[in-house]
Amino acid sequence: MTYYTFFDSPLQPLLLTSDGTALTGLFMIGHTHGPEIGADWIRDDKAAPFAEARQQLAAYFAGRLTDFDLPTAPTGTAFQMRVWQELRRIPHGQTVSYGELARRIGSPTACRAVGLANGRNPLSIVVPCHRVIGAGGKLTGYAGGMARKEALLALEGAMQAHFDFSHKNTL
Amino acid sequence: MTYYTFFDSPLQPLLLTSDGTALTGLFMIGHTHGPEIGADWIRDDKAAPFAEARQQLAAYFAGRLTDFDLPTAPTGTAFQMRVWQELRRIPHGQTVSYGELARRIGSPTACRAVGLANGRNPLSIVVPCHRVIGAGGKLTGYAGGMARKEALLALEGAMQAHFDFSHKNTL
DNA sequence: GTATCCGTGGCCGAAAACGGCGAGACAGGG
DNA sequence: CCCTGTCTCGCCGTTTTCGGCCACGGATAC
Repeated sequence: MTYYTFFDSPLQPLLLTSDGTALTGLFMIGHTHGPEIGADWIRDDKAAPFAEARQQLAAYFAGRLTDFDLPTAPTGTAFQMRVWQELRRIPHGQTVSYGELARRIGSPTACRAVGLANGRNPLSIVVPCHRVIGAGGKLTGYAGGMARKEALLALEGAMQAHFDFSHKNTL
Repeated sequence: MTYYTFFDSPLQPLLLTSDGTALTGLFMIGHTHGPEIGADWIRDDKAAPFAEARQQLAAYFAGRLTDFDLPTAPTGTAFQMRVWQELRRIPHGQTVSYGELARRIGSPTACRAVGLANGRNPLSIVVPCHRVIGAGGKLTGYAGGMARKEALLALEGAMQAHFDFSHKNTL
């Protein structure tokens, strides 16, 4: 059974889904490849682990939390799981290129496939796919929209570094 | 988790699989589309419902049992489930044509698809796919081999009828 | 620098191939 | 004539194959 609720964030409402125990999805308004709310889904603002998720999300947006600690249960292909698992090892405030991530999971030439898997990440923010950017420093894309990716990186203080870097290069 | 065991039958050993509660598979040696014994499978001769299955199979081969009564849990597509369910309604000792079965499930022109679904039946003997024969009376095929299909029908006394019919025609 | 052009790997949807059929048409053999 | 055996063709769910799609990155050309 799938339960869902909404969380009001600075990036507009977020859709959270759960299997009753662990978080299975976190999507934004207009999320590419986002799910349709199924007829058999149940709206339940109090299902586990929504309370915990709310608390941590609030702390995250307030800049007081850098690492999520939630029961999660994303589903995907073996390759996608490898990518998503590696994503969680990127620290708050840091960025990595698609190619580098591909290398880290042992498929050095699969940078493009990594981008694809990144786009299918069902747990936005919690699994920080927004911390992956092009090798040239461009943000390149985000399922929740480029503006939100930029906002998240700014919140984490990663954009600052990027801007500094750009300036240094253009000077 | 998948548990499995073997049962020594007159048709050579049978492979039985279970999910710990219900019977999920019953395959023969050389079964087309039969499963490989997975590395994560557990050999457990005493898992449920193997004891019950053994008893009923023994009685069946001894001619003392005509209807199986076991917890079963086959998995397949919606269409396959419809076919397999209908198969169980064919009485011991009787035969039906593929086309007739197609008609019974409400897809009168899907006789060929029925044959396909028949071949994928994971519960040989218990779900009596061997009772389906060609409209012309030919046995046409069996995942466990034609010889075994013939043997099963003979055991049930269905072959006798077929032979009688043939003789009448040739006399 | 910046613009273009490929090689790349996994995923997905479309299309084609594949059977455990059956009815009809036809050719032979009693 | 009656019956059989063969052949052809339409049938339909499933499986497999194939071609395109991309949140890339390096090489090349200005």
